[in-house]
Amino acid sequence: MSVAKKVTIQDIAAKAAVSISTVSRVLNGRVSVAEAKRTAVLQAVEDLGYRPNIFAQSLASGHSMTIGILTQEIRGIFYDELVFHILEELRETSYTAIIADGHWQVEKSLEAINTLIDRQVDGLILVGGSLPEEKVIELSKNKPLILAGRSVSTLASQSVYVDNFLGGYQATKHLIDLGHRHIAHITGEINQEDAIERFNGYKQALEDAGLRVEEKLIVEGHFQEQSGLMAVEMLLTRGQVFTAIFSGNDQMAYGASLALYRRGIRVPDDVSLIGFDDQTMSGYTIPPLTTMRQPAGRLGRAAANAMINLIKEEPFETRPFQAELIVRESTARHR
Amino acid sequence: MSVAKKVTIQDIAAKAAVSISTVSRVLNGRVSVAEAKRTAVLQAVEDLGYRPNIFAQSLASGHSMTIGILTQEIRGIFYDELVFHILEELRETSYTAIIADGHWQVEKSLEAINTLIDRQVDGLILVGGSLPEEKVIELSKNKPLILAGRSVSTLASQSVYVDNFLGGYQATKHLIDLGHRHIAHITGEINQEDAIERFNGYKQALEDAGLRVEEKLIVEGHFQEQSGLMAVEMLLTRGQVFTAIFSGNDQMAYGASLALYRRGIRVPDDVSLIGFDDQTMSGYTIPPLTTMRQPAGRLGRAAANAMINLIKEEPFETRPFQAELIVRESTARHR
DNA sequence: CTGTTAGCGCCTTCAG
DNA sequence: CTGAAGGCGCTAACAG
Repeated sequence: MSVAKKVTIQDIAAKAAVSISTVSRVLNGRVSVAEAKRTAVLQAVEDLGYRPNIFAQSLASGHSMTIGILTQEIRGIFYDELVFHILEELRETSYTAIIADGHWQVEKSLEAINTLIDRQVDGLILVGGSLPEEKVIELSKNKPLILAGRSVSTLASQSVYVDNFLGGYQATKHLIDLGHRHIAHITGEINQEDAIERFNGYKQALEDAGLRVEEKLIVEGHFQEQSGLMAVEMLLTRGQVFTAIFSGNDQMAYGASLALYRRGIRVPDDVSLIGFDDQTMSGYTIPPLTTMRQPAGRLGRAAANAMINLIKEEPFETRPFQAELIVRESTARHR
Repeated sequence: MSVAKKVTIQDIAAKAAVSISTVSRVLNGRVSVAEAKRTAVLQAVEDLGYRPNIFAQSLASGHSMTIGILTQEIRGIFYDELVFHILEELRETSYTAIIADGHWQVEKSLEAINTLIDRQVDGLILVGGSLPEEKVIELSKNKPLILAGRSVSTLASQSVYVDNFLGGYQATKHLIDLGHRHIAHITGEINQEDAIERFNGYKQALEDAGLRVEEKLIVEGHFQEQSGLMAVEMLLTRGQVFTAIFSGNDQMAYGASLALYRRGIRVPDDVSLIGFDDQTMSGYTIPPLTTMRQPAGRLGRAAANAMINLIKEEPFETRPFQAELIVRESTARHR
């Protein structure tokens, strides 16, 4: 397996008739170099098709120009979008990303983080995830760390996330405004802050509207389709009465929708349904799903930029983003 | 931002009272070392919490233990699954992956490949994608290269993919067997081999059944929801008559389904619908979608293993996988 | 089996 | 502004 002959900084130093340090200088552009030499070097680089060896650079300089991203599911759900946008934003910089998948498991996440650290990443972006807070805090002491789609109160300044409480509140309020009085809620993985926040928003909205929080209408899910389906099954089997469902995320809403369909319950004619995240698919479900859109693009970009600033030790600020209500056919006025 | 103090091979050499080369030896385990020294080294490694510097290793050894993956959409569609499984399989090895996203664009793909190569990847896995064949062949001359979810005839031995012709054939045949005689087809991006193959399979199945290929029932899509929706809109607007649709992939089927729904056409009562890929979501659409399942797990694992073998220059073989028909409620006998 | 000695390719003082 | 020289941390011959 032949590999393209390696052109090194020496080769171009020779060709440009300068020393390798001069080459290094023009390449890194920190220090000024005589115009003549500069162009000569650039020319040589061009001619020989020189590409720096990142490993050598890193070894010598101490930083890898790589940032590690730990996500929880390369496939599916909202985090994809987020990661995608982080990558897009990073593309504008000289940093490259390495992605690792924690697969929703603490153990695997830790393992993944270790491989990222072994890769000498200059910084770490944790996308969502369920790593215990202490661990996160500990990590943040050794590496520049940004949390995306998750917040840890003591690391608020390094968290890029959407206000889930407000989102849950608004989703629920939307249903209330439509005249619903018995609104079920399928929570997300209940040990995750965002799931809890959405849940709290739901409760607050009910209270503010003078409605009772009916424990029987609350079912715990785990953010995936199947749990949404099961949740509705459970509600129906128990004979609960409700005219609307606020699902902790879109994926569970899909499952919920199917469960309703199988029971012959129509959406939104019989039951209104609202999700959270606005995944691409949500505009194409039958009927299209009303949901709270997370600004994945802005979140991703913000996370990437925060990371860069952190590394450069330049000041920056983050503030919670807001989810936006996207009304589609799955919700309707209660009759 | 303090970084954990770096423990180097020297430190442990000192602590274990051996030379650094001995340390290197026990760590790499190629050569045998006196048991006493071996344990001493291991102990020191443990005590000091030593972690090798991968960059130094790579610089010295010449290989990065990294394999690059070029995919076409971190989010969405079938490739996710594939990438996910490649990563899982790689986890078993000492290789780590770097993912880059070509975003369906040749230019971005090339750019992405360059950054991967700059990262000194030991091998490249191209997942799907639309890079021109010449370019792929050229690349394969400089780096171990595996094509996943795509095949290039001259690189057949390095391609891991599903037999799309057969899959298209079977999907269509399923509809024919159900009694359908006028079967529409929404193609995928028509400059991609898999889309073409599925299309060819469709035509062949019709011919074998003695049915005519009706050009008017064939609409070009581009693998995403919206194009499926548009395709059906177009067919309906043109007043075409059909009782079934074979969609080039699941995503377009989702869009198609919505278009039918909006026109008040029921699936499968009025029109049967079959997709391709069996994305997770397909089991949860309304109604659940019949589709051809690509064995993402096996494909991913096969790709990863092929890559490893290629790098080690060990013999290996690949053969096309087969898609499996998954029958769900979206298809039914034509009445 | 094991220590010594070169580098790997590049950055970064340190003297000019 | 610029060349020389010393590493960065580790692997890989090369002599023992």
